[in-house]
Amino acid sequence: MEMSPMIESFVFHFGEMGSRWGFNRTVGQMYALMVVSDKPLNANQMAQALNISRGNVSMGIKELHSWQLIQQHHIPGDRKDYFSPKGDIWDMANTVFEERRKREVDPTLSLLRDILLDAPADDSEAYAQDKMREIHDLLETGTQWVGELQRMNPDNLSTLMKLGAGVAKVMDFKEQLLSSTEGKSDKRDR
Amino acid sequence: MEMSPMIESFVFHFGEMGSRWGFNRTVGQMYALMVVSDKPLNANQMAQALNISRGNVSMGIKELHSWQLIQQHHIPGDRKDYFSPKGDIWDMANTVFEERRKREVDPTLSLLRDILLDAPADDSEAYAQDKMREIHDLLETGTQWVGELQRMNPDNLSTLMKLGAGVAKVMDFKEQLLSSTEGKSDKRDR
DNA sequence: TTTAACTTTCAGAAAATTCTGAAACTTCAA
DNA sequence: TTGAAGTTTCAGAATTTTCTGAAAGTTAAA
Repeated sequence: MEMSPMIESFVFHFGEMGSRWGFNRTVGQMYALMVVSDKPLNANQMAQALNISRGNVSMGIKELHSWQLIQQHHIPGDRKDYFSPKGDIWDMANTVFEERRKREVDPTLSLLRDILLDAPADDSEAYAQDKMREIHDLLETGTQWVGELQRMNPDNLSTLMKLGAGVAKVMDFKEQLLSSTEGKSDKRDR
Repeated sequence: MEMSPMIESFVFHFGEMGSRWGFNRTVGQMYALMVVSDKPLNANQMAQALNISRGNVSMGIKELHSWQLIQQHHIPGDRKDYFSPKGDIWDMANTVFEERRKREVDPTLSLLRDILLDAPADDSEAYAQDKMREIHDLLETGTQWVGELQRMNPDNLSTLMKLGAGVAKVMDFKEQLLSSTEGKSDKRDR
């Protein structure tokens, strides 16, 4: 099994980029290859196409499994395991965000929360805590928001995306109708 | 200049996480240190606090400059350069997103666009192109949207965030009032 | 059971990244 | 100009990450 130049350029590029997204080059290549393959692939095919060792492929599969990005198939009469991406591209994006949040943001939030429980020993610690609180609040608001977007049904999300900055207009609109039921707008302090 | 345990744990953690955000451990530590310092720091102070070489600090400063994350100060009567984070935490988040987009998403979009110009040679290339088109469209919509959010004024953005999933309700609300002026909703195909 | 087909593991090799520190460079006050 | 105070550069050392391939492990048909 060998890749056409078109597929090759995609796979290699994805390998480089993939490393930025939390997995290494070969794992990125493996995933890219599965995405553009119209049928599930077995480990040997991947090793051959990407010119990497069989052992490396095995590690990569394990990693992609832990990211919940792939799916295993059993083809009757064939003892090899076949793999394909799980879900569609949208699901992939969701999964990657989700996993990254678990690995990167959650531990940071937890550390910040712990630190913020301690009373500051002096002015410089008080200053530091203020900054940490800002970061904490930003991360918390951000993750909550992303979580809500992810839980939103795809239709509404799509509308929202297409709406883009127009969302501001809708909100103004709402505010006009419902104005003066709430306190004055709370500005972000800068 | 030495760090209190509180600041140290923040700085070290940020160093580990920072490496996920596109810069290496020491660069992350340097930035974290500047964020929690109530006054600008010079290169020697950073080298001492973080216990790294002076040369390494110089590289780090260069890197943070290229990310537009820091600001240089000249203190009269002192020939050293002093550094502090540029803007507030919110600006930092914006800058990091922006820079990452430039470095990661833009090149991918450009590659995908190029590939999609070529006619597929066979069925399997046609399948691959379909998938690439999906990825292309997702990235494009996503970046456009993020761009618009970034261009939105902070007040509205804050309202939008606080609104969270409630945004769906506002949209429904709008739709009820303005319904039947546009075509039927376009679902995401899955 | 046996055994052939296949998968996983992991120690060490290879590669990539990061870091150090000495030397080169820059700047400015005297 | 000179030289002291500072900064940057970069070759090679140190460290970290990734990859290989042989050996151990698993599975299922016969």
